[in-house]
Amino acid sequence: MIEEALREIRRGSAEIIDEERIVGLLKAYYNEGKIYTVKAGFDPTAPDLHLGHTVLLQKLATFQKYGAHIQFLIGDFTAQIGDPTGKSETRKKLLPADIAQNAKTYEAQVFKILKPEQTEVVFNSEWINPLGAAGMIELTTTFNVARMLERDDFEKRYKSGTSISISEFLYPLLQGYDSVHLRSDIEIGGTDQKFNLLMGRHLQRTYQTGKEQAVLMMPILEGLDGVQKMSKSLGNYIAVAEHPNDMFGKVLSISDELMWRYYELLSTKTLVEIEGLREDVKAQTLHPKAVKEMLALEIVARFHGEASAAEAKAEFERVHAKSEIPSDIETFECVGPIWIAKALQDAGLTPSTTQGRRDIKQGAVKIDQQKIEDDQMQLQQGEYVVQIGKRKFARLKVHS
RNA sequence: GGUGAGAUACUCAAGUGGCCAACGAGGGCAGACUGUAAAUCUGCUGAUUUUUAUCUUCGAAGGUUCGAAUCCUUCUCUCACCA
Repeated sequence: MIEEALREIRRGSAEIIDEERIVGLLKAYYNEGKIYTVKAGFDPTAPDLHLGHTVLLQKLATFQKYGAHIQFLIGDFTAQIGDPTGKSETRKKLLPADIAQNAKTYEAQVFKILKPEQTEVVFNSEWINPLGAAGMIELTTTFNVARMLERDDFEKRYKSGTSISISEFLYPLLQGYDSVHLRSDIEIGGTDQKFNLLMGRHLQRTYQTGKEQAVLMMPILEGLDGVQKMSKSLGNYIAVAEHPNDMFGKVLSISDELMWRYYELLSTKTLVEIEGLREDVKAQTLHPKAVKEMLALEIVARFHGEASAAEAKAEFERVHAKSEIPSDIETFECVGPIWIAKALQDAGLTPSTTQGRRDIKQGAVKIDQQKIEDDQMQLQQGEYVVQIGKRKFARLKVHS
């Protein structure tokens, strides 16, 4: 049992520090029923979560399966400082109102993955505020600037003369202090959090809490392109709040190779089950597309429920396998007769008429399923379904 | 503060008076092939119904010239070395 737990806990992780401690905690749980705590902190800086963020949540869910009590920490205090991790410049401060709003969004999403009865949501302003100036200063005495500057990002900025705010030094210290206060047994985070996570160990030792948390780091999830990390700014993400149909389509559009990565990091299937799938695909008794569909179904169902997932799948098949028209597409009205390229632009399918004409020349534009070739075509009054490529649709109502 | 180098389209990066809306690569879009996959191949990738044309764009503003991304002046910013 402990073996199995350990394998699932290790699954997908980038690095584990003090694994013996985790083994010890599991033993205590299985032999004496002793509960242990796993902490994970989230910065309520981004208002919308994407699948990359859920990698950690998924790992927490695994821990819950093996008895852990989760300390889901919302860094409402630390968000005011801004995590310097990976940043080449000082982050701008967030307004308290935004932080509160984002924190709410977080809470709403997490219980789609975590069991509420084994989860405690905590806000670090709760104990950091009472710390006061004296407590804060005491905290700063536990570490020194030289070691702080060992951090790659700080070092780079220091050398290049970019500004480092003193408040940024406090960030790792405060994150570490969270572990002291919460008396966490384990903390998990992204690989980019290593410095901050180790700070928790350091401070727990310094404050003589009798604990020294084990640390588990998860890799950063690749985005849809399979190369760069999933992020909103790169546009290669799947947001958890996304429409089921889009979500389903996006999962299906990833490469076969990336699919296994997503299985490893996002699926609740066990390693044994996944290995089974992999072998079936290898033996060609199972089509990779079917496996991808299962993954898409699982992910959509997690955030939108089974029914929506099934619907998304049906819709997907209708539109793509049979190349029919999606059930709900946007309608645009205009006055005709209207030049086709202009209509495409007005409907928002192309950014310019020039682009529209290019698309027509390449045979990408269809009206009512009929490919059109004449880029001078005028649309008379009536109702049409226009389409560019496989994904862009619009319904056009042309009035006289 | 001193000296030197640089700023080109979404990104990287050629171009050093006309052949430049600007080589090439990446990205993106589309077509073929498919499983809306990947890989591969092909086309497109500033705008405008004057489309072998016109207009806007090569850090900013001026200037030289029949003609400038390319030459000159000033300014702004970035980088490297020195102090």
